[in-house]
Amino acid sequence: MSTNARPTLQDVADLANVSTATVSRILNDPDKVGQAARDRVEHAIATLGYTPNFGARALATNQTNTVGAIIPTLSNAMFASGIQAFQEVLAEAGVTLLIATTGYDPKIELRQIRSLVSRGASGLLLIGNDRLDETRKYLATRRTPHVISWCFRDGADQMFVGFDNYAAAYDATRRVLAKGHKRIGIIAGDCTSNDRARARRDGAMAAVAATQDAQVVQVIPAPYRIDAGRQACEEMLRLACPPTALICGNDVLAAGAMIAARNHKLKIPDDISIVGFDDIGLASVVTPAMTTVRVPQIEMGRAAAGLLLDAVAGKPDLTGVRLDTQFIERGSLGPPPKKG
Amino acid sequence: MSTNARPTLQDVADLANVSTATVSRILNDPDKVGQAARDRVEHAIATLGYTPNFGARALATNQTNTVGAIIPTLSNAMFASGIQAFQEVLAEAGVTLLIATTGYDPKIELRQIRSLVSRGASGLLLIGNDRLDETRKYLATRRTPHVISWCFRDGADQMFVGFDNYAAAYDATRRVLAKGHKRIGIIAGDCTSNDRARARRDGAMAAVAATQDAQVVQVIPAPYRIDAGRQACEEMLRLACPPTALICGNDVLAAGAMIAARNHKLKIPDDISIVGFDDIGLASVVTPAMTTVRVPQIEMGRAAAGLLLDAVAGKPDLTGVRLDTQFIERGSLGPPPKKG
DNA sequence: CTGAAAGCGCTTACAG
DNA sequence: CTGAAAGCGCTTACAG
Repeated sequence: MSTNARPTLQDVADLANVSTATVSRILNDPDKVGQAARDRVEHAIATLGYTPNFGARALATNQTNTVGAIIPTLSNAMFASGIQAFQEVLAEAGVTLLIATTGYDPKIELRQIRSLVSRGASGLLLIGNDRLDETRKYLATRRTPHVISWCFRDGADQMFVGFDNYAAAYDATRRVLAKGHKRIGIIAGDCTSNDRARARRDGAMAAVAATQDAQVVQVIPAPYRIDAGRQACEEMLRLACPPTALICGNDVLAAGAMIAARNHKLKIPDDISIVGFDDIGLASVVTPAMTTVRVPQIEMGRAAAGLLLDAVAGKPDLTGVRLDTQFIERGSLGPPPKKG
Repeated sequence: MSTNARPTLQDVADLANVSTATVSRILNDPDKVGQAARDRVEHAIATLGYTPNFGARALATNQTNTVGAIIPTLSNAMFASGIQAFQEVLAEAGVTLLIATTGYDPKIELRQIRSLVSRGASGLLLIGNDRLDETRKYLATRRTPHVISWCFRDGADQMFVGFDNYAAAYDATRRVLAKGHKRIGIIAGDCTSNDRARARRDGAMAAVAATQDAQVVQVIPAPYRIDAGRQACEEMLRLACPPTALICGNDVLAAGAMIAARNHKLKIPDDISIVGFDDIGLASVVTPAMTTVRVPQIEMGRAAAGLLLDAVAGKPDLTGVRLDTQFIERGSLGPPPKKG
């Protein structure tokens, strides 16, 4: 009769007829122990299906070798490859990654931060710079090393590894304007608690405002879902004088817009141009392929991991890393239709 | 000068001039404590940025309230909404979800299982039924409750919450054949350590084999990446007598195939039909929209969570849950071209 | 090479 | 309502 409780070091020690100290040594530094004992212990471990209790070990050693990443969502590929790269660098350093999501809710972000810290995260990857004051205070008083990614700010007392959403959107919009578009529609992301979405929207608006003759016909905020993009586009198309180009907060929104345009028998880009942001896999699969802004996800993930590892090791680098985005022109962008 | 170490219960107690027992009570059952002490303690917690040590608490209470999910990848939306639903049900029950990925590698799966168990997971969600004997043995000897999802098997001594990949692929292929296709190409997923991919491939092959006159022109395995799908399709199109319909292991592969077909100036579905599997967001965004098999991700996630929670609570339900898939016919499927 | 024992941060009967 | 103390599963000087 075996009990239902998880086997402990003590169980292993009993079965192998050694002390817990010996079992522990075998787990952590096998060479310190004689061959005979080692064999018995390894056998005992296998027959019991023993796995060390991480919490107990962390308690005894005062080290966890884990960091956390807290991201808005797993639902689109917006963060997947960045997190993947982040994780790979950590793994090389023997550090485990814990992932949690917020659903873009700052309150949940704080809860998740607490949860990961409580589980031993000695450093955190956070997305964007919009968060509760309470969260900032918490991070500050605990001095929890954290790097903020997917955005960038200069000279702050924070570590940023990201890119300039505003500048990227500004640049993309200028290129759209350079094609001759005069009436621009903006399908922004949901800007509540989302500085990246806001910066993209504002960058696009500023680029239009900087021209003599072009104008923003309408700005519609929409959550990052295909269907929301489709609806927003339909709303645009109902206007008496609809835009000839749509700047979208991300590729998912742009993909939705493309569906709506197609439903309205509009040819892309002959009748309407559509531009996304992120360059996730979807962007090159749609027809025509989507013009978008490539976000340096992998470089961000790698750089963030490096910085965070340093910070956890006590050598914080407050300079941060600013990466470049790249405008990717594909078939969904063209000049405006001749007869406006 | 504050130390760099994390604040502990003791620190809070000292600052508030109470015992650790009182602080602990305030954390877990505030009503048991007087108002005055409570105020002081809450203030101390805030000024120290105290967060309980999960491991220490788990050690003392012998309960973790956490389960783990170990999935192949976060990189496409294949699992995202299922896991999301899974998490939501857990959250309602006050249970935390830990997520880890395997990259489709059974060795990594075992490592991740160990890692999550060591971190307190008292139950696990696993994907598919292909795993190391060592993993099965480990799970069995520890009696770790686990539900296996994204596939289904009857009458096993395991808990399955999933669907029949073979039957779904068989059915989808029959519908393709019913359009009159005689030459079928199969772009399968990578079947190494992937029973779902294998079942889908085999189901498709069996459906063709059950006919008098249709045949499988070629079967090409490819990892679940757009580019791999594109390449596989190109290989198909180089055949002297290429298939008129492509059955793909998932939507990502099918999306890649659509790109290749388009590059070859083939009209979909007039020149070639393409069918995917999963019905992720991508499927309805491509042009033409993709015919595919809808996987009941959300129901799976919810049902799996329910079963797992029961099992962890000591009432395992070995009957399992078999869910239905749904064939979604969209524009990418049509009859074969007249002149074969 | 091996073991006895203290201590990591928490919770919880047990007293008062 | 509150505290002293034992104990959860580990690791690691310290002895031998």
